[in-house]
Amino acid sequence: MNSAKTDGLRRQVLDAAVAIAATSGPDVISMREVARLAGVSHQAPYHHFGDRAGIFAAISEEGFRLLAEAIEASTTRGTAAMCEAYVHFALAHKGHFRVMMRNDLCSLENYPTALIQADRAFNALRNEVAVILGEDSHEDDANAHTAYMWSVAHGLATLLLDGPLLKKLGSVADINALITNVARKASSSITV
Amino acid sequence: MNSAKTDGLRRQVLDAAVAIAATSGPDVISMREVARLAGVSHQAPYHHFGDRAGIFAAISEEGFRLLAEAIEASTTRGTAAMCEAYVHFALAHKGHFRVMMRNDLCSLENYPTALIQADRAFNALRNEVAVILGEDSHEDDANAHTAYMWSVAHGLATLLLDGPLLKKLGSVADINALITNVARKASSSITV
DNA sequence: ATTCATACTTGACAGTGTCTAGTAAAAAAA
DNA sequence: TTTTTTTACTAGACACTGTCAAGTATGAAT
Repeated sequence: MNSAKTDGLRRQVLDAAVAIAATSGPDVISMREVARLAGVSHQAPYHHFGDRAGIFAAISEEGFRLLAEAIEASTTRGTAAMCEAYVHFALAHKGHFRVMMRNDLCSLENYPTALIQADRAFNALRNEVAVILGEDSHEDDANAHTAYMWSVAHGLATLLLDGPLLKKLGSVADINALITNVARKASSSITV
Repeated sequence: MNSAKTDGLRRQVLDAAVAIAATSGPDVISMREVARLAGVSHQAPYHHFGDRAGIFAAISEEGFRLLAEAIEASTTRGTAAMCEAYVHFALAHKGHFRVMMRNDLCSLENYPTALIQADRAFNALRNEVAVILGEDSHEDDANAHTAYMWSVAHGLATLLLDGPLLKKLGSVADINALITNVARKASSSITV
């Protein structure tokens, strides 16, 4: 009847956790609740994830892999497209994004495979900035541009996702237009 | 011996909570722990804050008031200074900032006095952007510029506070220089 | 003098993460 | 083929949490 045994329990628990994170936030994810949703005992998830932080690490790993893929796929279209890709990823994967960016939920340093994906995403972003800047740019300058680009994308993503931006701005007819607009501003400040 | 009775318990609990948020994050703030730190029974804080969300609301109100003051004080020196003020506030008030920006900890809509301070901070930011843009700017354009400015400041603040930015960049000799650099980029992209 | 609000304390309950100790079945080793 | 080990769970317990309910002492208001 229950698919816990045919379809891997690990996947089932992960999906339930991501769904909860997307609707109510990561903090209300409960070991016992995801076990209940999967129709297993309250200790079953421990076999696959070790502890609660293990679930967050698994979500982070998956999220960073998806983010890295999104960024890598965007780089042929320039930094503005990359910035847009970052924000659109956050909106399309609320559950993952909210968990990934919360270092207090699980310290990524303890999860090497997750760290690899996080590095992959970051490197994709930094490389693209470096390519636009050209080879003769100084490291300090490249760092500042990378921090700048990341800040814009990350700031807009978090403000749209959990912040009061839209409520405060009041009249935003088209969110995608706003994202494109902000991304272009960020990009122009680099290419110039 | 204990100062719980001479010095208001409310203030004492608030300070303890902010300190915990600054060192370990808001999620590990516990009603019973702050009561313990203040040397009172586990129910004493409930008298002053109603419930756990009430503590977060009080911290948010205080934090947004401080942020509004910081932004207002910076506006005489332009948008770059405002952006810097935002980031420096976050770094100087880690505990407050982490709580303020977590809408899931307490819905500000339920706490009118906190909402007033949040609006104050936002309006200060938007007004400054509007002043720089001039009176003849369209609302859509002003919205985009406001979102842009806020995104840069907020993104850099959160990445510095809880994100892996510094670790990934590797060699950042002077954080303040990086902040100034990013703020100037953001500002130049508006004034031009 | 009595009422009432303030600022607490004590006790209880359900829910949580997680440690320990099982169990049933499949895979590996002998 | 029998034995051992590993996998994938279940069951029970413990300490801890937020919060409801009920009690108490103290000061102000009537």
